[in-house]
Amino acid sequence: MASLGDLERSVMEVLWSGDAALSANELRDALAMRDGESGRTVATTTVLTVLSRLERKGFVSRTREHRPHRYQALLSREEHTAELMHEVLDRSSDRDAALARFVGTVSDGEAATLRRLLDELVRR
Amino acid sequence: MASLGDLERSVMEVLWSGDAALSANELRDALAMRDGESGRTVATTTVLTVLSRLERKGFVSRTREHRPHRYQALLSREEHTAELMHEVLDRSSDRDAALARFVGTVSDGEAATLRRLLDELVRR
DNA sequence: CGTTTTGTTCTACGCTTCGTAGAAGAACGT
DNA sequence: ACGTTCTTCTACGAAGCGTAGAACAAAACG
Repeated sequence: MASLGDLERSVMEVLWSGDAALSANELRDALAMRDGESGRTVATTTVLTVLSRLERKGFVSRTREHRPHRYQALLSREEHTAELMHEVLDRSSDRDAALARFVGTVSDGEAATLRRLLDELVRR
Repeated sequence: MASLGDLERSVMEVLWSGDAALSANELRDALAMRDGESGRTVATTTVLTVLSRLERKGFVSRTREHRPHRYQALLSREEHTAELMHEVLDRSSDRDAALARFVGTVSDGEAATLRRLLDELVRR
């Protein structure tokens, strides 16, 4: 999976944070909102450019039916994260060893979460 | 953590695949060996350049004591992988949901490995 | 319909990263 | 001191990304 630049990531964050498909202008506004005072507002064309790139990279899809095209994330944020974790793991030559390291460094709470998730897996 | 380019990654692979610290020339030879017929041999200075960059990025350290400086990975490959997995997870807003997705998509064998690892965690 | 407004694509530029390696400099053996 | 070996400095071209104007298309409106 290709990686994301800063603005690309911000756009994905916005798309991920609500399930509805958004237009370029809505995205621009959401970005401006999100960054509050701190960040400048970015031009709509800029948003459109990154949306095209995100589409080319397979991160978003768009509906061309009505005129303000509407854009939405192809994967949910969690799916995306899980995918990335697999990708990282796939690059390792010894997956089990890497998993061991990973498990060895999660917090207690997360270890418990993992246990619970694995139990649920078995149960169905 | 910064990301790695193709050659940078190859260099790290070599460093990870043996625990000894290597000189630039040994690395160049190992790379040439590894890529066999397929790939051209890269110049020693090229290796040195990427080693400097890897050092700046915190991936390798070098001993300057003796003349062919010797380079070694700062993290083991597994530590690196685990670190990346945490990094990916940290970018998610809902870690538990992301973990759930991840666990839901691992193979049966890996689920078993995870269970075993978590059991070992508890036991000590 | 022609015009104004709104939305999209095309093109482009500057910055940064990375592969690539020569030129120049430093250190070491003899 | 001299050549050899190693490292650093400098540089360049390609690609990725933030950035956005210019040009083009479509819709709204009078």
